[in-house]
Amino acid sequence: MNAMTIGTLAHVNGLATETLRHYERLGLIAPSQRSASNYRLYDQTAAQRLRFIRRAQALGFSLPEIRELLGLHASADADMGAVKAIVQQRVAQIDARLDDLRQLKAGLEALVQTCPGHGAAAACPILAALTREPGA
Amino acid sequence: MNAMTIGTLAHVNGLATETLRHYERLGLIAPSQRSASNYRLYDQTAAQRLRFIRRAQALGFSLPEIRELLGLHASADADMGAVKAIVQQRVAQIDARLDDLRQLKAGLEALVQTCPGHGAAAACPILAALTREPGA
DNA sequence: CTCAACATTACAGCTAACTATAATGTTGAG
DNA sequence: CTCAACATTATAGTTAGCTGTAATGTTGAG
Repeated sequence: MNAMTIGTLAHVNGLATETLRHYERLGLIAPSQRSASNYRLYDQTAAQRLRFIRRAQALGFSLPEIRELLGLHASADADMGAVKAIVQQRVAQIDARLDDLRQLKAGLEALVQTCPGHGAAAACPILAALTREPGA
Repeated sequence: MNAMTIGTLAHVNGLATETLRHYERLGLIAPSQRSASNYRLYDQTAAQRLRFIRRAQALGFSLPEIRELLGLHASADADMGAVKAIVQQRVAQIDARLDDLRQLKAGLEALVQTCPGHGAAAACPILAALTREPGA
């Protein structure tokens, strides 16, 4: 009954039509049918899918990961364990990245402490630390 | 005395020659002279610069930021304050990113908690949470 | 003097998620 | 029946930091 073209679906969801075609190329969403003139026609489940994609993106999932999640959602013989595993894997990635960033921050803060903040840049201890030879 | 070609400098520093040319295009490093046949010739200060670049990258600076730092290092009338400001700005960016990631992690962990980890994926509370309508 | 290993420039490709463009066809209100 | 606003496909550009390729020139050891 309420089939809409790509422009309508895009506008309603605050997306560009090209973004929807891009999602389709990546296997995230497909029109339920085509018009006689080959226009994409979407039903109301499309908006649900877009909401899913938007939220999963906000949680940091990549589009390929989202495709996987959507696939599990649709598959009759998929197990919840697979879903949970994907999410836990993301948590682990985030933990690793948090550790990275905390180390970077500590390194930078140590540098900042050494710098008086005025005087000739050529004499800056930060730049000196970046230049200094390892063994010396 | 010890001028070396790009291949030698690259090999000694564990880089590809193309990487060095790339750095040159970005204004990070330049050969001190050219041979009669237009080959790039580098002196020993090149290795210092590459060390600077490597360390600054490890601290999360982008190549344009590194170019800026190198410029301050070389400039006679630059002030340490400029250097310190760049580093503090990076710290602020990292803090913002840390906040982002902590929020993402919290969101994901909340989802993980709801999922028993076995049973049909179609019934997974994680997928349901991603699909559910906002107002409902 | 040959020839493999170097060097040169210019330009294309990689990931991620779009964004924009070109060239063309379709729809529907006035 | 016109014409602006839609749609189609295919292709290229954006960011960052390389990496790879092609077509060509140079060097130096045997």
